[in-house]
Amino acid sequence: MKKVILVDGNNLMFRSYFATAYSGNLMKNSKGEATNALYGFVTMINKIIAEENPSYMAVAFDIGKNFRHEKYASYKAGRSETPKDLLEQMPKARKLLDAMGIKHYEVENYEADDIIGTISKMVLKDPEFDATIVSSDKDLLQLINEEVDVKLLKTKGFIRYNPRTFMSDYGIEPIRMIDLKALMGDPSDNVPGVKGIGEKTALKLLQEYGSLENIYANIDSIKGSLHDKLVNDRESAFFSKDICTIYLDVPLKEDLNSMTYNGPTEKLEEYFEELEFYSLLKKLPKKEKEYEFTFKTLEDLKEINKCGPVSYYIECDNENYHIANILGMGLYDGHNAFYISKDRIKEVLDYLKDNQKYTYDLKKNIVLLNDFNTNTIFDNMIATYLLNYQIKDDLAVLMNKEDITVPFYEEIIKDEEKLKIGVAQKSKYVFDTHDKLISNLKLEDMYELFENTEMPLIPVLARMEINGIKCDRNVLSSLREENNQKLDEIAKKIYEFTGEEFNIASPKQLGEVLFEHMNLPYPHRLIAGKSYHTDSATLEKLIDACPEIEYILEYRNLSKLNSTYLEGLDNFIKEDGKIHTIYKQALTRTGRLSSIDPNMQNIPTRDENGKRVRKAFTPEYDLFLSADYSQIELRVLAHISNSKELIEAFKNGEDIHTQVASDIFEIPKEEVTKDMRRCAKAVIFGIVYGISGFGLGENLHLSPKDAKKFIDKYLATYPGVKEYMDNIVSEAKIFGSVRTLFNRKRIIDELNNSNYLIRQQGERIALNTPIQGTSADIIKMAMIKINEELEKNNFKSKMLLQVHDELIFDVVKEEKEKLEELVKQVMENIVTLKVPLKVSTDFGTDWYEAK
DNA sequence: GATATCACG
DNA sequence: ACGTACGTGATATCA
Repeated sequence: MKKVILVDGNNLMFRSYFATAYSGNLMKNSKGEATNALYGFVTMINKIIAEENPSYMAVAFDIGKNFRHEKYASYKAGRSETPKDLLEQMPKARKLLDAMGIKHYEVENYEADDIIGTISKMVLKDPEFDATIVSSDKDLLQLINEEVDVKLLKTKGFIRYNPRTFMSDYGIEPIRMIDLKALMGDPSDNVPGVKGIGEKTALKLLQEYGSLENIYANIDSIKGSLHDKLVNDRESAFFSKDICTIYLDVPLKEDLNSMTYNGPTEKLEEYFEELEFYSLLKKLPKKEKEYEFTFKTLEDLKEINKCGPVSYYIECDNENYHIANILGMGLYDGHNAFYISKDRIKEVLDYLKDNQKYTYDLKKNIVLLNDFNTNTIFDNMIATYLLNYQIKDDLAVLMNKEDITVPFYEEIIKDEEKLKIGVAQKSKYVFDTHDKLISNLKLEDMYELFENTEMPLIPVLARMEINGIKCDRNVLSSLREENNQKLDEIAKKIYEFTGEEFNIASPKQLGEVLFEHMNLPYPHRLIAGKSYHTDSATLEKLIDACPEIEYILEYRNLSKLNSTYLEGLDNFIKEDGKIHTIYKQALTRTGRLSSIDPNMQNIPTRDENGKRVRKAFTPEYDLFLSADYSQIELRVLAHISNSKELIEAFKNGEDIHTQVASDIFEIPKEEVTKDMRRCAKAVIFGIVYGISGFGLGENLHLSPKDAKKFIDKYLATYPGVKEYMDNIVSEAKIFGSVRTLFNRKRIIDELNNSNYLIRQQGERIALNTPIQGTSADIIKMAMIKINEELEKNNFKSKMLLQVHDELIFDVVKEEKEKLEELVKQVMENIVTLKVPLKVSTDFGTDWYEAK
């Protein structure tokens, strides 16, 4: 038996367009052409091929208007215009299919449905063939018969309908799908149907009378308002039936045997490259690619031109450079590109020690070489980051986007020839882009930030990473033991009260147990096709109805602690008994650092039990010093909003939250209760994030209305803040970007998104980024200065960690007071704002104690 | 690989 | 009527 897969091309394109169009920015290639629908289209087609393994396949498309439009002026009227971004992708879908070796058809005056219908009629006549139709459009279900089934795509997965499964779901024959739509109508196609009849009633009628014609033949046996509705819209019903009937005799020249599918053609690779579908490209069966680039493997040092700056690029064999081995280096001297084998790198760098150098990811290179004196003055990664490029770890991604063919990391690590070309070519790229990037930084007023903050920060971070922090395995494992015992007990209690054993860590299973088996009231709106939320905020709402829910919360809490921290951290302890994190300096959109492998910026502290993890971290010398900015973001807000009232509040108030509570509740500070303070604190935080009444309400367990009152009161009390919020948003809309106090720029594409929710998110980003980003700038500057002072004054004590507004030091006890004073002094005075910066410090013999 | 959850500032 | 607080990273589950 031969099987042909029939795909509704328009349907697939629409689906994949809208699946991603709402989620954020449209996927585009570097020419600015939208490619999101095409990407999804290919993914879906690939999935169909993988699942069905077809030898025959055809994709049908609509083309312009069709006979239905001629016949009925109102057909598909009122349907909103197909987005231009999508329309432009339609012809490319045809081209893609050609390259993929898949036949596709479009026939003037007919819709894709009609073409599919016509082919399925051929299938029915041909005893050799079967067909499967793929679409998410229920209209096609009318084509189901013994030879033809439909794979109906859903948001998640699909349902396969044949005559029997259709009958058991709908209780009518597939061909009655037409009658069904004739009765219930379809607003999206402007099919009127019978007013007041929906799916339920329509199905009941068809189950009883079989067909539309038969319903009207027996119209007198139908009573009441239903009778009247049917009579009133009789004409509309038959009209609808006609319009919904798929035409089965489209003049199509091809026969079934011409719809063969034999896999992709050679052109596909080229076309994927044009569309910049690199991830799809990787999945294609490999054809060896020619990389042409002229370089030389260095023999004699004298071959290198020493007269000017040089650039280098080092490749290593692991993404975590702390445990990686160097594979080789590329060098470009302004004239020639060289490959330098790993054994000669030191020699070459030594030979070039007086030359200024450029590279990509300097911090990585410092760590790999364990050399702080490379005289590297330019980091391409940092420059492109500041200029809002979309960067990846692998420089090859950016280069290929700029039409420079260079092997990707995955190819480089397993092929020495590619390694040589790759590093040589990358080193030249770094050199070639230097002037342009520097001049762009200057044009964008970010050269200062680059030169005086980001570049000098690199070796400071490298020191912290290389130094690492001691972590005691025994502390971790004894806590783990303790937790494991508790987890066993709690699991038993959970199985007891739910009455069944299941995987508590599976949100899907947990949701079913709670909301289906136990019938607890689900506190959210049920969204079809989506699973239940079982996050802690949701579960807490159930505690009144079922106090044992506490066990689940505790189970979650402990298993998180075990997997992420007690076990997770242990895996990162190196032979020296220390953990060496990696700070990503070119990742966040606000200018903050992030920390990975492991993340040292999210070690538990809010939860008392979780906080005990910190006992495992101990100083190499005598003590830890923790120094943290108190309310730095609010102070920054006070400064950049220039809000008189907020500035005043900071100057007066010992405790800003109490101060604000007293202002918004209009009572003396002495009368502020804990609850009021908590409330004020939540309002203040919310403001910084671009709050809504709803959001604050959720947070404070208040009604959105009451929460809104607090916000309004706050903004009335602090009009300067309100003014800032309005100003920064309109400024962002004009420029498409916002800046921090130190000129760090963030481009906010979200403000131009066609989706309202995303534009709103853009406004919140505009509001928050200058605040979060300025705070990040400040602590970066402080770190550089502190490091300078530590070196200048020969401190033995070291800076170990940064956690956004907090620095952790390993302290020699003799230096205790001097260090505390230095750190506090530098942090508080690194910049002068309209409000004072305040730093609080604490010492401890482990990280738990120091805070 | 995507999604849900939860840890931090 | 809609959906609803910024910025991160790690883990387990499941398709």
